[in-house]
Amino acid sequence: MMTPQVITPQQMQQILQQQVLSPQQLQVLLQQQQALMLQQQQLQEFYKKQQEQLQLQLLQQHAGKQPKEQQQVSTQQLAFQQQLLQMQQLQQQHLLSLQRQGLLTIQPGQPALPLQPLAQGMIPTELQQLWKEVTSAHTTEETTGNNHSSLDLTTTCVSSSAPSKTSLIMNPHASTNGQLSVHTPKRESLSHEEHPHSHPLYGHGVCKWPGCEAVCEDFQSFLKHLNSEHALDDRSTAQCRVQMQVVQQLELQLAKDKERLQAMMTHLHVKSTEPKTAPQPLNLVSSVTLSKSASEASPQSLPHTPTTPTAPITPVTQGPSVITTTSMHTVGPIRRRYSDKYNVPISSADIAQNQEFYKNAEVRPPFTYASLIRQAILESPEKQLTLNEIYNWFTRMFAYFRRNAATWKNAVRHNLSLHKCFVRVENVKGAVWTVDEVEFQKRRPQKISGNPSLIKNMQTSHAYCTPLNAALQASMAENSIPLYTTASMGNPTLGNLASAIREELNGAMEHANSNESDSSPGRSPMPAVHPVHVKEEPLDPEEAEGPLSLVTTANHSPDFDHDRDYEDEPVNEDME
DNA sequence: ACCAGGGTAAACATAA
DNA sequence: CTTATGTTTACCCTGG
Repeated sequence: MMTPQVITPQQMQQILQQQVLSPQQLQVLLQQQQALMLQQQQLQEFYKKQQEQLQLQLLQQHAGKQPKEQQQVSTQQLAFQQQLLQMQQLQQQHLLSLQRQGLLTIQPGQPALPLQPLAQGMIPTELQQLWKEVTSAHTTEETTGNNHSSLDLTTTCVSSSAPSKTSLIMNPHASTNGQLSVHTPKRESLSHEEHPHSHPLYGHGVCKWPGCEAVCEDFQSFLKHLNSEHALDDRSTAQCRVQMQVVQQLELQLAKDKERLQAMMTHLHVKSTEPKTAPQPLNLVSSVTLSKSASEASPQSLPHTPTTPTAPITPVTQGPSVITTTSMHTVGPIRRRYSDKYNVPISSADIAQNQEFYKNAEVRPPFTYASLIRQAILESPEKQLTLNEIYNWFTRMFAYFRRNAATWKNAVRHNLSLHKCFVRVENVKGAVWTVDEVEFQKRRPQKISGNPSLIKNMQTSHAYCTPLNAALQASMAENSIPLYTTASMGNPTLGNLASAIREELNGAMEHANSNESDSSPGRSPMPAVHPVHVKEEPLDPEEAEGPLSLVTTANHSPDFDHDRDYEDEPVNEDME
């Protein structure tokens, strides 16, 4: 990968000549490079090495040695040069911003030379204060908005709500234009020098001045060293500025990561967090995606919940890239199987939370349409719903179903028609759908039957549910046993929870040892109406009592009783 | 490889 | 005619 080739001193000089730098400044520049390199991911090992060698050569040059390397300019070298220039630009940018803030005065005619002006423009006291501020500036956390000069002291002082370790150094009046005002020594006394033990430039017996690392026995010697080696001079001030840039970079990075986190949380937890900054599309490198569900989920423009402006706007149809997080594996395509390997302990506390979760987060509920439809119907007072009411229930209970109406509604209808367990009943007011519980239990007997251990396993592991993977769960305090059903129950105990789960899992029980079948408290057999279409195989009298317990009550949370209609059609709230 | 269950899409019918 | 509601078929995917 890396070639031993290096930039020859001449080349180096070439590069740097643009800036007419003194060797001293050169050194500083190199340090700047170093600092910035740490920030920028693109600059990795390769550049580092290059830089080291550069430095070496530089030293050699100063020592009067003649370079022996050939003068070949490799592509890498070019790249490096570019990088160098880039960094210089960066630096100048920052200087400009500083200048704008009045922190620096740079003479107009003078090319924005990074090094000299600072000393010229600032008086020593200011510099020291500046330095102190910079070195303790890590407390400035809220630097989101502006990319540039997020570090400038003015903003720091004025806008930062975060308590700064050092008191404000600049007085408010001195901020926007003009020079820093000189402050009283008193203020200064608040600085770290008064607290030797916490001096940020001293630690582990070493001077932590950037690029120094001189060993100092004790604090006294450190102070001495500090005063002698890092006195106020061009070099120090330049280094100071480098450090400022470092901090700035870090803050930028922090801001970005914060943004990312915000977007993630917003995406996953719609309402709990506030999407303040309008983020760029997350670019989480991810392995898996919501793929199918995601892509199909948003056909044209992207109907995200209004509350989630953060969501990536890119046409989801394109692809996976965006909505993904590394942790979303288990959410997976909609067609996933639920019988997976989740292993979540059941906690009744989860349930309500889960309901809330699905109400607010656009996470696909890990249930089949059939289960959901049934649930909707059973939750209703009459155990019957019109198609539209079913729709409403879906949108009410699951944020996920507030978009792509065409798709999932079709699926609902499809399921209603397809499954024998759903019975259409002609009512006075039209048709309603009911659930033939027996039929429902009959389906998906699969192979669980006869294997109690398996059943039990499912009970506990409750594979069926958890849509979020462990990581996600960990990160958000919601463990999910999405038993939204229980929310409607008066008092979800683990007992009936288990039965609920069992049922949700599938009615396999009946085939196995149906002894478990919990008596359903109050499920009325069937509305006193006659089914119109009985999809062959009407009732199986054999077992009229299944584990039907789940839904006992009719009314869910009061706040939802009104049939709120979520407009299904994607309102282009966010499009690009 | 096969099969079953589930999701999605779409064609079609019918009633409002 | 349009829309909502149903029905049906086809295809795909996943997991057993």
